[in-house]
Amino acid sequence: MTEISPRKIPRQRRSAATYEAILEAAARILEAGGPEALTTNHVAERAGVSIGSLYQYFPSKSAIQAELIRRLRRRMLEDLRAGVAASRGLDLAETADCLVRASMRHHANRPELARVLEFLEQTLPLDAETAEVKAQIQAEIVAVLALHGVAEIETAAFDLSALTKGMVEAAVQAGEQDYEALAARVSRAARGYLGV
Amino acid sequence: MTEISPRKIPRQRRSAATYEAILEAAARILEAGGPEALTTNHVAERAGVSIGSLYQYFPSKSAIQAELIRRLRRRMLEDLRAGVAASRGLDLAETADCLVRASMRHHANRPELARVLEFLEQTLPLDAETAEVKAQIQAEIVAVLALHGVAEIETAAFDLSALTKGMVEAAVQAGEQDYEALAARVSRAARGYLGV
DNA sequence: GTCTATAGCAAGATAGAC
DNA sequence: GTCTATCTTGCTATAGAC
Repeated sequence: MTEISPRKIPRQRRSAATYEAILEAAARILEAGGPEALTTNHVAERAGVSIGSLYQYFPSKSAIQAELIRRLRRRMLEDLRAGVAASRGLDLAETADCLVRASMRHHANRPELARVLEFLEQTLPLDAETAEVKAQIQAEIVAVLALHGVAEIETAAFDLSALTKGMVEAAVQAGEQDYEALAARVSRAARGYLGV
Repeated sequence: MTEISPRKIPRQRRSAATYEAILEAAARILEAGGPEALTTNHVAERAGVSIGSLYQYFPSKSAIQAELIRRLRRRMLEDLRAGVAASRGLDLAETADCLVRASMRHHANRPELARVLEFLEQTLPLDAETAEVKAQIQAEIVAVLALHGVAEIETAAFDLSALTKGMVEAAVQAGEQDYEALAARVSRAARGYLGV
């Protein structure tokens, strides 16, 4: 809470392993115990480094959280772009299916981590890069919907994201294993929303 | 983290005001600053009582959170039952609309508080009463869907709750004001899911 | 550049006066 | 039954040896 959230410096590649170890330890702690369990001492211990070393890589606890959020968002944008690419030439119903599956990949991979980070994102003041990536995510969906003449594109893009996130998060958390069936159900809702 | 989560004793009605003041203070702190801002000292101060008094009513910080969650769930069940009652005699499409609107009432009233409490609920070990109320909520939806011959009722009830929660939470948080329009969009997705 | 040791502080919770 | 004062713990972050 004392320092600015962005990470200090990218650092030379030699210590990349330590840097990654810290982030991975933080991720696992968040998954297991939520935000309250995330303490710098605990992270350092799990990462196998001393608390002093941790503070050489990250100026504050928030900086660790911010970097995890940044990576989450970047991955989400990548997944989405892959889905958009796969939808080229398809009709709206099939396109919705592609978008749903792309978004599902994001929420189904480490779902608890995604859930906690998305919650933290609301509390933390999100930095410029994360905001930019989030805007690109929205823009990507808008662009695809525009190709099919969808009305109220901005709202539709927003709603479809929210709908997918809500359903997938809940299902995965409840232990749902059959992603194919889940994707089909989400798509049904999405296509219903779009009226196709 | 030291004591069991359920509240100590209901207490005599004379001190009900203090009891309520503590809960309301905690609710406001959660709304404004999230779980990290919720400290017992802060709650006592905002409630206008001393820290000693607070611990006479609640054995631990978790007990306060647990009581807020219990109330949230009870309210949700009430709202839902009202919606179910309103749907008597209607067809499935109109029934879905009633359910969506009932659920919206829940997520649109103090949305930030609901969001934070639902997040906390996953971390906290939920007590027997809350689990029971959650089961009743699910059962209530299942019963209504059964009347209309919906397939995979359990899954459908679960998905419809998740879909509504996801869309309403996201929209309200983004500043959406027009609840009528929002309800219409959510209903469109819900009816699409149900195939009507 | 990594460590140990610790400063400095705020948290949850309790004791005991009134 | 409510308060003030305080105990204990565990947190973030830094200093300084190696």
